[in-house]
Amino acid sequence: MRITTWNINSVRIRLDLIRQLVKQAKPDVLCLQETKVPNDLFPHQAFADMGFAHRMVHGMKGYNGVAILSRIPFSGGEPLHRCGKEDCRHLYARLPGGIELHNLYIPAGGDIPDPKVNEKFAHKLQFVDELGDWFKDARKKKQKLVAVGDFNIAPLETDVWSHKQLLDVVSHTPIEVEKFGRMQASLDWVDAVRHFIPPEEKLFTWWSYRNRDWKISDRGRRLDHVWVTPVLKTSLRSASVMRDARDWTPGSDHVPVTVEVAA
DNA sequence: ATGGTGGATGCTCCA
Repeated sequence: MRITTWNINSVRIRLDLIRQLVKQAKPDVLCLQETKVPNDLFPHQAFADMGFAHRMVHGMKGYNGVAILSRIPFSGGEPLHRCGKEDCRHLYARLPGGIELHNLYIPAGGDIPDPKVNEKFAHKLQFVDELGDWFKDARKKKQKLVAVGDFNIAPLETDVWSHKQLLDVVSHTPIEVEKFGRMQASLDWVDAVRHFIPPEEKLFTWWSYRNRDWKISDRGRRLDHVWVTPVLKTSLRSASVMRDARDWTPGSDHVPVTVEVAA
């Protein structure tokens, strides 16, 4: 089973790019974040035409939004709400073989890395805390779980273009990395991408729109992740980051990440 | 230190 995650930054203006992704990566299940569309306006027919007969969407007007599109039948979990908000950031599905797939869009956290003056950063930290607690309380590490999405945190030094220059930049601050680690420890989550691509190697999934030439400056960060619980570790078959997609137009600032799990 | 771009929305917010 091939699972692809992509922060699409508006699903409606990037349907052609999604068709290209589907052609090249051939995902069985596609998880999108930042769909930026309410459920009643989601382009269901386009995804049905691509072969995704099974769809679960959780969106709102203008912001956020997650969707699970699948060739394989699944039974629905429900949208989950965190931090007392209904802001469309967590959706999960139960796939055949007893695998439960979580699609996550963790808050970006604004610009100032201080929860006392920046409530978006406070929200992000609380969200990661809550999510880790929820995994620990509501699920077990012996369950077959996959968690994918835009986590908006780059944990390793090699997950950013300059560790030193990003220590004060939201996404790579020590407090975020620590909370990321605690969330990862909640179920002993395995980083499925680093399972195949060594942690010594620089690896990014996002490049800002604000760099004129993303490829030359290569100031990227690895914000998008795929995790599996320990029972699925031996089922992992491959992982890849579709770096070329950053050049597609009109492109997202994130690129797709695909993991193959024997199932 | 600053501003750079892009999407949705509607005279601005979010990333």
